[in-house]
Amino acid sequence: MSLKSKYNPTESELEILQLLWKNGPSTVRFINEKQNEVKAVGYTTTLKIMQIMAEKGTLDVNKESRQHIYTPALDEDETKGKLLDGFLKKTFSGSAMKMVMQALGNHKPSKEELDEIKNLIKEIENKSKK
Amino acid sequence: MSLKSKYNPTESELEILQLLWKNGPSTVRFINEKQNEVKAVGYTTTLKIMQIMAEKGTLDVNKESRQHIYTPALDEDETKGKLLDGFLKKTFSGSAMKMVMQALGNHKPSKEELDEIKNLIKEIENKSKK
DNA sequence: TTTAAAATACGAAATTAATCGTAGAAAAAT
DNA sequence: ATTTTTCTACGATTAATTTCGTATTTTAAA
Repeated sequence: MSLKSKYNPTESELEILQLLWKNGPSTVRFINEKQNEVKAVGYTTTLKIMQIMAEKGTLDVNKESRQHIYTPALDEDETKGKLLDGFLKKTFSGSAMKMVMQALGNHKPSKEELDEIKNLIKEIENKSKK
Repeated sequence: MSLKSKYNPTESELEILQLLWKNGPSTVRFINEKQNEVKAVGYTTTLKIMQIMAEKGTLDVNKESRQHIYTPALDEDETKGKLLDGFLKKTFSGSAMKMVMQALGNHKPSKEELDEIKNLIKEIENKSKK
């Protein structure tokens, strides 16, 4: 695992990645329609960005049929992890704890969510204890 | 508290805000020197950005003396909270839980940090129970 | 077969952010 | 008093991203 891997999906690249992770390999048309459920985005805009992402290697393209099918080339969890790290550095001086605090403080988690966290904590504790 | 307040400090604006929150009201010179402990940034670059921030209302300026003194106009916790929300939406579909999971999973918190979280959880539980 | 619809390719304009150079004013040093 | 240093003001440039128009190709419909 490289120490210096630079993932910088831009804002709209991330938007597209999210849709692909959620819906699986898709055409430009499909992604563009999804985007337009939220806000107006021209078809060629979506196309262009997806092409750029393919150039960068962020997406894989299958060009067998005319409607090219795009697949995210990046692992979802790994990518989100790196984005989180970056955000953490910029905003919380790298302290995950500070951020978790802020998140929990802000967000008033439900009982179920709290339980979920507690379970996770137990898991982590057990793992390190073993 | 408005529902639609738009905070978008850019990358370098956030960098400056962080320094101001940490060090208190400061001159451009001071902030620029702090930045240069980490990377080369021209003085006028820092100046320009801080002036823009002042225009936007992100910073307050005291111009009484020649060396203007800049103060963050935004509350640190509130701003970080909003940034977190934005990041959450973009990256974790708004789910604080997913993100906390990712953070805890990634980051392997120390025993002390875990305790800290557990305390916070207790606090939250008590608060909502009463 | 001709026309219409739906794709991609490509380039260029529009936006936004970041960087810096230069000028001029004010203060400090000599 | 003169020079040098230290500021701010301001504009211009660069760079990255986003957006979209137009041309061309391919497929589908009439």
